Amino acid sequence: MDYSYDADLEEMCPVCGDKVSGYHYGLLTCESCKGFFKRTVQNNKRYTCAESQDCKIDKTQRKRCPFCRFQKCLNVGMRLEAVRADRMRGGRNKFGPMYKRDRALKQQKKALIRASGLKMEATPPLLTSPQPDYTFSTALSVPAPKNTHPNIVTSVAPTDYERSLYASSSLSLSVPIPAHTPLPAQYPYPNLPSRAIKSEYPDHYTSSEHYTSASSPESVPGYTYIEQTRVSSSPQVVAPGLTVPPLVLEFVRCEQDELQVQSKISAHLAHLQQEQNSRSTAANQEQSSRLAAKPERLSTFGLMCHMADQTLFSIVEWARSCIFFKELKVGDQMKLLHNCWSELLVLDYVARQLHHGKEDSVLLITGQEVELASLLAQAGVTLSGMIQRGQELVQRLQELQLDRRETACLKYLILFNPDVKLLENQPYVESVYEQVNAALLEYTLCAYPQFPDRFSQILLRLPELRALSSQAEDYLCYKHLSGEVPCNNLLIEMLHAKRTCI
DNA sequence: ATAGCCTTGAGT
DNA sequence: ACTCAAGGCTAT
Repeated sequence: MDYSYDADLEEMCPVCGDKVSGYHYGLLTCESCKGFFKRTVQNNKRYTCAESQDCKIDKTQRKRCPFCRFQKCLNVGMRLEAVRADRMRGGRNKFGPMYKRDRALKQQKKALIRASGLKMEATPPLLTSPQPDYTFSTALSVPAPKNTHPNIVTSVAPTDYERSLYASSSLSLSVPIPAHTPLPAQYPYPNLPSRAIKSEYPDHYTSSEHYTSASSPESVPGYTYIEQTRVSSSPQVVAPGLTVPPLVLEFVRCEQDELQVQSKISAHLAHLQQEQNSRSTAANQEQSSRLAAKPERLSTFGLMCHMADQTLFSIVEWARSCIFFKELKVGDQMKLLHNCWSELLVLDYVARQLHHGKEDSVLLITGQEVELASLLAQAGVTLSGMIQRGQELVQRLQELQLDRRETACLKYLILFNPDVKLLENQPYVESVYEQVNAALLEYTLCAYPQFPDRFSQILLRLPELRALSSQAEDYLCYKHLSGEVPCNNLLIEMLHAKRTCI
């Protein structure tokens, strides 16, 4: 458990994770993605994805699928308008002031983090509440950042920062992009005009026909988002021979970038650990000898709680930004999340193990790999039972070869549980559930026609997942009552909310 | 085609 | 004069 504190997100390209070389086409990216974006737009390149348009892009694999790489460039907010039609060199463009503001805010934030870090070190060991407002209601009431590269390093609330970042010059980065489905049959970006009147593409380039709301001149990237019927699940061609319902594509598009979540949580835990270290060195002899009795166990369990807590934050962030959920009133959003938070946590864990694909070790959200044997050895009877139960679930899903799209659908099926009572907009939730259900059914039939009962096989795993999450809640409750769970914890708040509600 | 390094030039 | 994000060049 050794986190390097300077795992600086600011230094990471939001597309591939490589080292950033400066601002390029709207945001900080690496040199190679800058070049790739330029080549693609200048030469009007068209790519196709050999897989299913959801390839992971990182430094080592970025060359593999230009289609998905370009898609990601657009998703993180690279601007087509910043590529010059006339190829004019040098000089400045209209993004200059935005870059300047971005830099200023980053500095400000760094200072804030440093300040809070110092304050924590100065805080007497037993008096602590350095964390900002961690209540669930706050987490929900703050607007969700979407399609921005999260450069959040610690628990500092990201949202106002993110929002102010591009506030005046490019609303499109902070305003949720309308639900759309990329149109593979057409091209996700317009043809380049060959005239050379202006250095950049004119702002009105995007036809307002496609974009009715919020189309201040600078709010729209050169990319045309075609409004489609949001809730239709009619098939759409994505790759030769495979059709994917647009709803499913939308779900996949809304998935968070695993690498970014990983860095964010690693940084947060590093910060906590640093704080812990400074406390234990400050502690007096008597205390340190008391701690020495069982130091490893305490800190490991505590860390795991914080890890789960942070994961829960990212799950809430995901939910708030995803289609259907963000249309709900906050009250209903809270009811749904209170109901399913632990299931989503378990699914998140299970999905990570599926991706990890190793039977004798477990992959944490921080990217660390832990031997299953040592995990089981450290855990008590109850916990090891749950870990094994989790592994069995992983194995059954592994046998099914559950894919990323199906996983994404499951998240929605769990979130929009039609059994949740006392919702303001119950019919809506029920209808969403039905739509997701239909989309998943359609997808499994199209993608895996050789397994007609795949859909039901997948759904059959949900009761087990629910049972496991319920056991985990009980366990957490027990641990909490015996005072072993760190306080100021979203996990506990969720636990309370659920138990007092029902 | 990729990506590291080079040249350019408006804004400061 | 300096900065730094554009485009250009080129070995791999």
